[in-house]
Amino acid sequence: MNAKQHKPSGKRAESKDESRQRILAAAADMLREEGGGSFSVADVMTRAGLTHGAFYSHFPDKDALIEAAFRAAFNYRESWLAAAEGAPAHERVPRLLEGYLNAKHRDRPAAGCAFAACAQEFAHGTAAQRGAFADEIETTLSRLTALLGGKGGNADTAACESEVIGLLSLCVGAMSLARAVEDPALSTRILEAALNYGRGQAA
Amino acid sequence: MNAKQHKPSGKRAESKDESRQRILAAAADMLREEGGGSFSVADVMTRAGLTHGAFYSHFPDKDALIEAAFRAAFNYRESWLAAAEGAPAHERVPRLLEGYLNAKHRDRPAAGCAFAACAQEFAHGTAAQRGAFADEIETTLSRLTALLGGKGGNADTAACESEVIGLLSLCVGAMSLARAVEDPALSTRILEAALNYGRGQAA
DNA sequence: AAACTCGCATGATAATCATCATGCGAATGT
DNA sequence: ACATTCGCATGATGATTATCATGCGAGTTT
Repeated sequence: MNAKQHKPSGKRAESKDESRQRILAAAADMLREEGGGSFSVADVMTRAGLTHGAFYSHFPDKDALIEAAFRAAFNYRESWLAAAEGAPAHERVPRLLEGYLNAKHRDRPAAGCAFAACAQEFAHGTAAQRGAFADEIETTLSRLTALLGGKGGNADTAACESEVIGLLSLCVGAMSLARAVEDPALSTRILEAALNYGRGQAA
Repeated sequence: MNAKQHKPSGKRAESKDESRQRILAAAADMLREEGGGSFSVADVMTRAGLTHGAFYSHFPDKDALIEAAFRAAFNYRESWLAAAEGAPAHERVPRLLEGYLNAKHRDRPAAGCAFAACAQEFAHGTAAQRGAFADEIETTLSRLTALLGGKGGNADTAACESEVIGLLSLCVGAMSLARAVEDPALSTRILEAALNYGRGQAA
């Protein structure tokens, strides 16, 4: 307890926090666009309007940035769910499928689902990253469950879990395949067929 | 047409071909285990029992290796399909789901499905890599179609396409999520729920 | 306004790699 | 046997990049 710790306050703290947000936003975009292995710390900093040296006063290392950026990359989920909330119960699954399995989502990964962009990379990630992934999955499943079957019937629980997890898996898988394929026609076929498949799986 | 091109033959060619196969096998394993961005050319060569310098007499560059290794990584598909072929028609979908969505497959990616291991990385890959991905998808879809609905009814075609693509998407998505998640219990829940979901989607 | 903080830029450092250049030695052809 | 070819090893080279060290200048405190 030698020196008093001056907490940053006023314009300086505000500015640092804004910088951090810009770094996170840039990283969240790049993570989904290119994958965490492909961008450099310097790239992210440049995109955030700073230089590379400032990075380590915001994050301990690149792995931590990737984790934080992943957690910050769920703006898509919010709008996805919101669009379905407005619909009557039986319309919600189709709404979710359509909101996910479309060409716009496929073509703008930086604004899209972080699961579909990061799952395979996070499989080899740090424990913290994998923990973040699990956290976000849990959150997403809870939200979907509340949206689709949330009344809480006991016997329903298992069926609802299957539906919710199946729906998410289907979406993530189809999007991953659609993005990996060179042929645009095949890519579209994948999205449309998965959409159909998901519709057939009515609760 | 100045110098006559001596085609390699005899023990030497045989040996080079064996080397190439070892390189491919090593790369196919590492590609699925770690992802193409994570291993180095030297790593692959060492695993193949050679040194890094020999690499460029086998492949023009690392991207070409990744493409070739991906194409060589479909041994899993063969046994997966074979296990379902032996079953009566109505048992085949469950057989496929069980053969894919299980813990053994999750835990040994090097022996598993290349789509689930590579899709997201190939989304940012070279055109040749993405072409290879599309080729393998087409092949897989054909095989699945033949296995599940192959009689060729006209009206069936669309329904069968949905089923086949939906099945593959569901499998790939669930496996990707199950591998990315740190919590083993959640991982198992994902596999089992997706299995259930897929079973519910009877043709 | 002098003293002090702290965010950020500039400039190393060191490691990792993909890729290339060179040379040996075994297998091949004459 | 001799000359040749070719697979492979050894040893650069240059680029990229994560991370650290230092210093300045704007904001903050007294």
